[in-house]
Amino acid sequence: MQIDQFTNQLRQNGYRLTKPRQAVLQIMIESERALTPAEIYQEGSEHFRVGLVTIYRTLALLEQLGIVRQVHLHDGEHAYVLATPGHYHTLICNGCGRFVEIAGLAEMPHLIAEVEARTGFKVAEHRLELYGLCPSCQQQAIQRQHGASHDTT
Amino acid sequence: MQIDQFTNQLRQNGYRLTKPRQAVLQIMIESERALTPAEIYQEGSEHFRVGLVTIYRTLALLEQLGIVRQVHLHDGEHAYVLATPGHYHTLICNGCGRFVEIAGLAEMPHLIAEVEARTGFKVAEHRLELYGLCPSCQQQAIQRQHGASHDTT
DNA sequence: CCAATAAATGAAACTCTTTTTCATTTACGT
DNA sequence: ACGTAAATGAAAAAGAGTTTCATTTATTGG
Repeated sequence: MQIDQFTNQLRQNGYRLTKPRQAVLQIMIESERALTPAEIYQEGSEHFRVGLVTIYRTLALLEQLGIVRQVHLHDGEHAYVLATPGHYHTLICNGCGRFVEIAGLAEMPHLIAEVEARTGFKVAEHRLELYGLCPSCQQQAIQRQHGASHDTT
Repeated sequence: MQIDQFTNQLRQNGYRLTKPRQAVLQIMIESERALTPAEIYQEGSEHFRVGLVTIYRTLALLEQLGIVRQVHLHDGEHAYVLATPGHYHTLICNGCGRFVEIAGLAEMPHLIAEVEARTGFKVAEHRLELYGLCPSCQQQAIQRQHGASHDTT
């Protein structure tokens, strides 16, 4: 994943290329997971001085430019992922928070067509979020069952 | 929609049948829309003295009993709807905010099976939210195009 | 390279939703 | 009706996100 394409996009839209913006982009690019503003703030703070407000503002800007996408976590908190154009299907691991963008769900257009036919709605946009356990967290769940049957926490 | 089936469910699970609980149930039953705790609080306050905390606690209890379901609004706020067992698909009108619960999406199990096969995830739960315009708001949008072409707001 | 300046930042204060604490009230079996 | 545990309401606190404003910084032109 190239940071240059995103920094160019900023410049072309008349925005300045600042240290916080570069840092947020870099962190998002390197992340395997959806990150909350607080997590990005923590990560960024380890390398240079930055305010949480700036993280929020930067994420809002990047979302507006279509570079990142907001996802809703269970408690209503927001997290952000790099936007994969056209893919609004997210698979989120309840164990470790890792996410996968799912491409090419062939059934989706049929499903939407059926809903439109049945309800008369005109569907403009959809969000599909699937929650479950990733392969590695499934393993850990099994191991925990065996080794810690006395632990009732 | 009968309130008795829900009050019975409370009693059968060892919970007391209090005025706030009855009121929240009644408000949920009568509502055409997803309601936020604040909205339920406001509605309830018009009829008797109740604390917002109690609304939160009652909704948490009703959700745990499977009587209501939490939906995430765009700004991260939570709203609640009466649970339609097994239906976690919501169709929301961008125009008027009305929602429809969609039953029997036959494609969904296939879709989930495909995702599991492709990713190795075990999907426990899903949320499908479709956004668009309901028939009546589509009409209004068309009328606005005709009658107000000079209005650039 | 340096100065001017408009954009961007950080700190603090604030708003709003949700949770916790705890003393008071209420539902319900006896 | 009484006693008791459950439930409630008020207040305070916790947490996410936003607003304000003085300071800093990226960029443009000399």
